[in-house]
Amino acid sequence: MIMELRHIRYFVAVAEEAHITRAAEKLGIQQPPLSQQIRALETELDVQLFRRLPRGVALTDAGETFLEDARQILKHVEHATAATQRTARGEQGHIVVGFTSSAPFHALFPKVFRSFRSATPLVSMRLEERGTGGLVDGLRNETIDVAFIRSPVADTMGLAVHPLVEEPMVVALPLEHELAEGEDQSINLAVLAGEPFILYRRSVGPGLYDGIITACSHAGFTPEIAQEAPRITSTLNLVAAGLGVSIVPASLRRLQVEGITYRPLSAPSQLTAPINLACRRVENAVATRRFIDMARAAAVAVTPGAP
Amino acid sequence: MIMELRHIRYFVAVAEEAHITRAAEKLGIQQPPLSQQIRALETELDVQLFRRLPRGVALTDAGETFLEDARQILKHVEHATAATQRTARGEQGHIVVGFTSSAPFHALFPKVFRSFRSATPLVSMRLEERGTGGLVDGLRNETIDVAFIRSPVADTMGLAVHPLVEEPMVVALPLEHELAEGEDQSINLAVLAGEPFILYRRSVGPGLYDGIITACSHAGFTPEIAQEAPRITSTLNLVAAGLGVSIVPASLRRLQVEGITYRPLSAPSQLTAPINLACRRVENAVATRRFIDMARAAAVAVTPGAP
DNA sequence: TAAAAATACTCCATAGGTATTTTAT
DNA sequence: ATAAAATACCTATGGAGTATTTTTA
Repeated sequence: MIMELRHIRYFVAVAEEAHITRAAEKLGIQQPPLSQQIRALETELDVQLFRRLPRGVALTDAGETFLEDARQILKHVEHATAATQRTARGEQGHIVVGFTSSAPFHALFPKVFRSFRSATPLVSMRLEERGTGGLVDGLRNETIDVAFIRSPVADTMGLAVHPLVEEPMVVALPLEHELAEGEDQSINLAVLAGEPFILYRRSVGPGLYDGIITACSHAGFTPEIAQEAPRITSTLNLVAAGLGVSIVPASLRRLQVEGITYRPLSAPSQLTAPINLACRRVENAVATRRFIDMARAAAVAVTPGAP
Repeated sequence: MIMELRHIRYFVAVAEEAHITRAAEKLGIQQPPLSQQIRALETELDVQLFRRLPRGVALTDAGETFLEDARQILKHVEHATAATQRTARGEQGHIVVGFTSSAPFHALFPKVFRSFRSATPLVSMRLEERGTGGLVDGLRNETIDVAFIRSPVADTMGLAVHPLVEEPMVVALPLEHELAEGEDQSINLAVLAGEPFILYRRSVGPGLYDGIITACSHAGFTPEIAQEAPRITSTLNLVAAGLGVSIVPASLRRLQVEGITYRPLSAPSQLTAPINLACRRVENAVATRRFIDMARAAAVAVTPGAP
């Protein structure tokens, strides 16, 4: 014979009743088969678990030992069942969220995390900041589950990209710059021709970079790149230091860098920056799929003029 | 269906092979029944555990969760089996050893514990010092498993008493006592007639007490009890203080109390004190039975002139 | 398309039921 | 003497085997 959970369940019932007939009743079977199963268990273990008394049975010392473990095993089986079902429903698990350094300034970002955390408190999250290339690699080799990126499309095979929000880009100027006067009044991109540009390094954020270059060329000039900053925040610091101007997503204004003024771009050169959510095209983890759904829902909620 | 260990064992095998056919081979069954059991488990849990691929199967996220628990459950079953068998063999468990305050001075005492500890390191022991009445009660209500006592027989129903060793009793005299001269030379009990006696209180040690009274009456006198001490050690302290003489088991000399001299008793009044091991007549715990056996063996080994 | 899983069906081992005997105090 | 467990025997559920079809990327 080989031990089954049935033996353990039956054993616990008999131990609790100290009476095979009563235990059988409780289990919804007859006394003889229960006696047999208990005996089979004793034979399998090669241990006497009960002493047979004229009015029932009593656990032996070894039976007492087995009872402790038996109860735990049944509890463990229940736990395993519940945990597995929670995981299947996406209520439990772990999710690694990647993002480019410019993403977390957007109001969408905390919104998504807050709603996901409160909806699925048993899913632990890890945040990982990387360049676009690193994020794509992470998604591919399963070290990252979803990534907030600014590249318009992740052309890369096997990955899917969901557009979340689109925000205007604004010109960032040092306070002492001649264009700094008239804050918040829109200016035409063309007036920046000849200005030294500070840009977020292309290798870590090709989406933003290429968008700016393209828009400039549409406006009739090729920007003079004075400096490439390794992180979006350094870009603003360099602008504040007076080393040049930059064009950044409007949400970066949250950073509140001293010595900077922002001006929107006027109509003809409506430069915008997207925030997209990249993930694997085939995603098995329900928790991850739920995260994506909730991020898209939050994006709709955050978009002005959506139904 | 109801979950059985079979499902868990099969599941782990399939998860490890990532291949139902190979897992079936490893389990010594055919592929179709294994497929069926896995499907039955998935139905029971209402969770898909594997994704079916053209070359085998792959765990889903939920399957991954279940695998962790499944392995632990199987480990737990193995552990329960082993622990139960160890308990049945008396290799594991707990034992409460009671003793009267005069017992632990005998060489037998540490000998028993040392040999039992090294023979059954997984059996934990607790020592409990009580008076004879407390020990008997403890044995009865199962708070004590075995007890070293000095009463010759535990007449009490349901208990068994195994004689272990018998040791001579010696007269304890204050150094300034007139009989203190001639240490280690035997004296006749009769010479103590009229001396004030310090005795270990009868209620906590009736065996010793009654033995002394009886011996004195055989020697032709009734001892004058100057004081009853609550513990055997206090008896010696009172003797050292010069409040009287006493008769104690020879092993008490180990105590090395200042200001006391001991003299053996001469032949006609060979007063001895036993150390017995009391236990329940029906003892189910194998560990306890083993303790008793080892104590008896140690007693034989410690008895001079045994084969 | 090719390997592997799922289905359809059969068989038999054994869990469980019924009737009776044995055991333990 | 009596309640309860064990034994004997029967039934039938369902686990496992064989042959075949369906699924998946």
